[in-house]
Amino acid sequence: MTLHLHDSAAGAVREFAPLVPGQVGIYVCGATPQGSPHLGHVRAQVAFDVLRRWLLRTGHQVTMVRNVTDVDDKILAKAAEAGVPWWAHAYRFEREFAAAYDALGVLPPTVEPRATGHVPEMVELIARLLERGHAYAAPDGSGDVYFDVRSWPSYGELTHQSLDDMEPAADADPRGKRDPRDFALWKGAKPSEPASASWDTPWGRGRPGWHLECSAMARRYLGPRFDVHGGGLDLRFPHHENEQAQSRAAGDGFANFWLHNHFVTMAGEKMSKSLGNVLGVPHLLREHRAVVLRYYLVSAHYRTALEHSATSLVEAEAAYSRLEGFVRRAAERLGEPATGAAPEQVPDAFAAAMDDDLATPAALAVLHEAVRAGNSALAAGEQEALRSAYRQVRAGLDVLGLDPFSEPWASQAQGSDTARAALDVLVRARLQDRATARAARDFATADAVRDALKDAGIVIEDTPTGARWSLEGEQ
RNA sequence: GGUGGAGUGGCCGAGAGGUUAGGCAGCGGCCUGCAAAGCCGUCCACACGGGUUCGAAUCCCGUCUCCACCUCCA
Repeated sequence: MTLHLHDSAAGAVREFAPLVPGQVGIYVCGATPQGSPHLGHVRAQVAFDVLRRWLLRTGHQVTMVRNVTDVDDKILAKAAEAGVPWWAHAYRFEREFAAAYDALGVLPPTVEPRATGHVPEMVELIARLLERGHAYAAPDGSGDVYFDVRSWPSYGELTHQSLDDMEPAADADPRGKRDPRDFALWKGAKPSEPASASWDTPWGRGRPGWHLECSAMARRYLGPRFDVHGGGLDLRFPHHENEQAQSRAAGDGFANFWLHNHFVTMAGEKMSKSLGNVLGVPHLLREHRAVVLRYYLVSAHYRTALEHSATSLVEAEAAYSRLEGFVRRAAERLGEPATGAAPEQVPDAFAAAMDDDLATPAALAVLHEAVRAGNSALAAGEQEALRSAYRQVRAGLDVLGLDPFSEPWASQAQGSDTARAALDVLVRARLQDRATARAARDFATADAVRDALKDAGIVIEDTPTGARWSLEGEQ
């Protein structure tokens, strides 16, 4: 089987084939840094990171473009509220988003372009649209330039809507639109807005409309036609619909596949600021390991809503610890180092699941089954079966970005090597005392050692090959 | 009004005509000096009402409920 992906435009799962064999261009909508990232934001990036990792593992070269929309209405509004320059506000949160993505093990994009750095590309795109008769400068002198939806018969094709059935946009300020559904390509500067938030164009000073930057930047880095455009389900309309309309109307083929991830929900409802049910990533990372957050996000299919409750992450911790614990115990038994590149050969069933529109829940089920077999092999002392399970599990986890021996998790788990080594000497001495006591059937002393270590956050497990220790919450 | 999606065991979450999804929690057992970890077993559900079928969570009809987008949104 080859990779099949659900294409929102087609409304169906299609066989995926790169436009250029072996090379895949992906554009993912990144942050509009107006505030802190929440779990939903990172869900999207983790989902497309898994796609990227699977493509890499199956021999593709991937160009991953993730934009930062660093100027928009909300950024200007929030910055004004906070009394800081809009660019300082945007950059502050851009860094928070980057930190959240890094923490969750999302591979850095190939390039991360900012809207503000691509005004010339936008101007060029607007010029093409004007030339082709799909855009017009507002006649009211506002400096706005609009996309003319009536001039583009396929408008609505991405979301399968017809213009006439859409609710007329309750736009507070139509500012000279021909049709209420026309959207701004360029927004003329307003006196109330900072001068630093506008750029010169042939149509006057102003700033980008919301959708324009993605079309301009996708073309700049991926060309007029590219493989995959991804983003959250809520971006389908109007954002993605408008991107596609303006790019195609300008003569670009644009995205071959549209992928949309579903939301993280709480009590069935989308996590969103307006509902006040957001879980901030920085906050969550104080309570849970990042790798557990990632496991949790990968445990549901990217196209279904992921319900979050108070126990979700506790359960994810238990589930991930089972996988991680096996990998560590197996490595110890096999004499494998706790670092280094993961094996590449994933189980066939795992590959089949991934090829089936990135069916991560099924893929994880394969790994859990391999862990069970591996644990049995561990107990039975079957080296070859153990080695096989170990390799399968690590290879699979690596595709999901969850291999405990790969970065960023490997170095996090180990802490400082020198401190760890020192601790190891001390703990081993205590374990030796315990072993002596146990041999003498002095269980009171033996248990006292274990309890003392436990109080210090060091967990002792007896195995057929002797006691092993680990730090709490790390397996 | 338009478009799309969902209701699965205590919880999360797959599946999409017959075969164990998987995980978490619970319970019983094995292992262990006791633990921990692990293994085995158990619980074994598909919103509701009809229908098709030898057989339906999966197909059809109807009903109810919920969610998302159409305004900013991952």
